[in-house]
Amino acid sequence: MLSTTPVAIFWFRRDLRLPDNAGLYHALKGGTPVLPLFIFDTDILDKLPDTHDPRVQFIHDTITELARSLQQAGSGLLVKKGQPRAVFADLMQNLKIAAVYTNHDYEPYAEQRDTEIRNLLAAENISFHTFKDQVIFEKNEVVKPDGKPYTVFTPYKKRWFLTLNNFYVQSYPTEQYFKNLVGTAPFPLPTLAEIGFKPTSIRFPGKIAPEAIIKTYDQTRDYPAQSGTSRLSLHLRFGTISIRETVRLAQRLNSTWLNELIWRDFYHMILYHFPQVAIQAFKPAYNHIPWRNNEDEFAHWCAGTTGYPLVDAGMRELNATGFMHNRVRMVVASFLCKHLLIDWRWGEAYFAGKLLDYDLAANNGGWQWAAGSGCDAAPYFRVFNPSAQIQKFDRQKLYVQHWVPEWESSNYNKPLVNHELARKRAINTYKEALATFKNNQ
DNA sequence: ACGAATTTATA
DNA sequence: ATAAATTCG
Repeated sequence: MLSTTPVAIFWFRRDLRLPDNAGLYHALKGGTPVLPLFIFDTDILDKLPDTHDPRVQFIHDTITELARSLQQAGSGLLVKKGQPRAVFADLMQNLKIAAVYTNHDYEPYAEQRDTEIRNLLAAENISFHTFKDQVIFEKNEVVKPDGKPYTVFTPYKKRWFLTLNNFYVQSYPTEQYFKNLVGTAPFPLPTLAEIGFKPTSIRFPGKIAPEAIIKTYDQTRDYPAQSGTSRLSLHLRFGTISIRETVRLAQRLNSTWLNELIWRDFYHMILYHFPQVAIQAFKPAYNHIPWRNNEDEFAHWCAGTTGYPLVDAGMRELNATGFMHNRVRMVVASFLCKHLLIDWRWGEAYFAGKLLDYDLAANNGGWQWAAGSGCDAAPYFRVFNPSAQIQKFDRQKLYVQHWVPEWESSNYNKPLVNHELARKRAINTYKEALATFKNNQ
């Protein structure tokens, strides 16, 4: 039956929800019955080294839930595995596709993938409709008066607020149009094993942030031993919550937290306009830092055995849970780049492999900030002192004690490097590299 | 074109 | 007190 009725496909990617989904809303209003689709993209999955990757399990759990919700609406979720090009080529053979709808994804791989799909569809005169959904403002919606993108956060934020009105944070009421979904019996779902992955014991944070936590976010966010952050990053990453709903919550409850969401918009905008940041320093001079890149020291950093309790606590939290408190992310990142003089891209890649909430735009922005190489980065001579950070943000050592219980005992590692020497080495190395770069210009 | 301003710090 | 380069209006 599906093969003869024209359908419009809605393609889920990092927007794994039915409510307040911009692309889905437009698909449902498009006049053709909508067939929801999810693809386990082997171009992405084949690069994941660990078959226990909890993020694949999260996606699998989530699409199982999506399929159930769609079934309740009399429809279903078509789930495929393969390269998107091949999947669409196959669907075009077997279905009468009138149009394909999806939401924007700004990562370089995604941009390229979507261009290919657009061309593939265009060859058969199938339209490809794409929408902003992941962010409040995208691309050129918030730019300087001369039309160029901002590269500094504060003026960007000012313009962001000037541009904002209620329209941009309103929900898309998809549920009013579920009758426009394709009527179908449920489709079979592949198991996690059939996708090639195994379950993990990691627990995922819920998608409801208690109002009390958001309300006091500005006072508690810096203390890693407290539950002072929203823990919504995973859900923003996969679109299991809507950014518009999140921003409305922030407007109501806490402006500091709203700032963080604007940082998210900012880094997505930066990645869109400057895709080279994914592989290079935003500031060219910083491509010439002579990194030491000592592999043994890197291994200690990864394992959380540097002898610096806060650094080790953070890395152990990451390894055990797929999460790290943001304050500690800054500390471990600064330590890797400055104290150990290891290329920020090594750290970025390690985070990419471990963080449940891994997002290219935000992770890259954070690492380049710590390394000093990014737009609006911390100055290179600002070297976090891991001990002073404990005094400021974990004075009672609750966080450190939890993750590094042996930190006071004689079993604990000697510091991998001396703080004062490493600090001076970092500042001198940066200073010289930047001076050399300047002289060669 | 010049002056003001600049995420999370350290000594 | 300090570091300091760059952006933006």
